[in-house]
Amino acid sequence: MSSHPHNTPCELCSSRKFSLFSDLPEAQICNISDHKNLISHRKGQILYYEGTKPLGIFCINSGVVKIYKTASNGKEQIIHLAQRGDFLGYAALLGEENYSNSAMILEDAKICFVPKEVFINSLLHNPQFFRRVAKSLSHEIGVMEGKLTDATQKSIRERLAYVLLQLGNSYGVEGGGNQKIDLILSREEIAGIVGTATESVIRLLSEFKKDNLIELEGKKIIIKDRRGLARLSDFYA
Amino acid sequence: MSSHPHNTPCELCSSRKFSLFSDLPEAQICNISDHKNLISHRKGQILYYEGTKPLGIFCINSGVVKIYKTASNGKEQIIHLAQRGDFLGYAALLGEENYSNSAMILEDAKICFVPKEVFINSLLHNPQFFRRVAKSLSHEIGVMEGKLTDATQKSIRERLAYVLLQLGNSYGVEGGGNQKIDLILSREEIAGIVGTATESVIRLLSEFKKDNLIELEGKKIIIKDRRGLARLSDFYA
DNA sequence: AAAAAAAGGTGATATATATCATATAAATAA
DNA sequence: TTATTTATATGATATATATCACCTTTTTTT
Repeated sequence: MSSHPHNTPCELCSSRKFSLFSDLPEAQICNISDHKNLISHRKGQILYYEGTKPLGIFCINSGVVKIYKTASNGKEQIIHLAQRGDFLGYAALLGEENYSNSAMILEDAKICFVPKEVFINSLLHNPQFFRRVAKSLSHEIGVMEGKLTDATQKSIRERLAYVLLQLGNSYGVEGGGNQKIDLILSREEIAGIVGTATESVIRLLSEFKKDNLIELEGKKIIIKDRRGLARLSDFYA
Repeated sequence: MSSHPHNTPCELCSSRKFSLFSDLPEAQICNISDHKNLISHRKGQILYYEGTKPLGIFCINSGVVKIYKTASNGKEQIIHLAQRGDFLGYAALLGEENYSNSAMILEDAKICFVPKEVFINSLLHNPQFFRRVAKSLSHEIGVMEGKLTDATQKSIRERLAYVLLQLGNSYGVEGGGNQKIDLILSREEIAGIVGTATESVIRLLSEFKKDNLIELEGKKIIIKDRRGLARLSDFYA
């Protein structure tokens, strides 16, 4: 019987079913569990910086992490928001490159760290797992292609509307026929997701509010008219 | 001894050393060679369309292929230009998704097709090869993150200057202290790479020419001042 | 609680670039 | 060759959005 010095063992981890570890055989889960390290992080903390060398992967147990790049003008482009079950840093690890982005905690998080060798060994000893990871990498490429195309071909208004819909999908809480985005983001961060200036986000949000598409409740945004936003976003699905 | 019905066997393929197949063991190379299919393609032909199902991977022996997405406004966003040694379609295959982009021949090409099962089997039977492929996928993600950040944070002028430098790196032929981009691209295609309107590319190229950064020789662009373009592109390296 | 800092908000303004129109040049077809 | 289509070029114009300035509100620090 293996010992599990670092809090909850992976075998019992509630976020595992959302992760790439979900259908790993028991033996390998235990092995990873033995070598992992669970750390609590507070909002604002940096998990890793762009340009530094990855020493393992992170697996999010709870909380939200923003993955971003700092452009030459100093602004942040947020690549995506990661949450429960998401892996971080495995692309850099597998790419044998330094981190291509930085990661900062957006909502207090518990995150496991799995050292490089342990992770790589699981891949090499379990082709099905490796394939699952490759599938995830591949999927990510398609997502990025879409983001690039949107960035060059859509207006800021369209992109903001679309970002709100996505945030609703990921962090939405239904209530009163509306959907509240249950995640605190500054206007600057929303601008970083959309890829625009903070003032533009503020102005457009006011406009959306005036047009009864959204409502502002403190820092949180409530989506009142999903179809309206979808129409605005030029996203028909 | 295995038979090689489809032209040059991979063992003797001159473009292999540039590809992910470069350090595959002899036995596996031969196996792939037995199942591959070499096809010649003319400029303008479509290799595959976005949204269709991948049945294998393509390996470019010669020629140039543009990989692009068609935006909702009908414009093409060119994701990248692929050339000798590049693999196409393996992300969709590994992602178990339909193609996220389309591929069109830009310069007459010879391209091998390797059926899905043959490719997947080589991966599963050779973890080192799998790792190499995963490395390539991972690298691609980092590249896309950079492109996204550039698209949202840099001006068209900066991006065009940078694209010209890149085209020079990939397709440049030195001569008379200058560098000729030896690839025929329409202004519309350059616009598709940069992510802008055709007229903007035409105007900016005229400007660059006036500023003695480039020269136009028929359809081809000659780079006269790399440092000048680098300065303009906000890319210091 | 007071002070300081950070975030949110709004107006004024500048400007890069998209769009539309039209002309010329080049490539392709008849 | 001539005709037709396509690509390149340039001007005029509109406009979305970045930038700057300033104010208010909220949050954090002391």
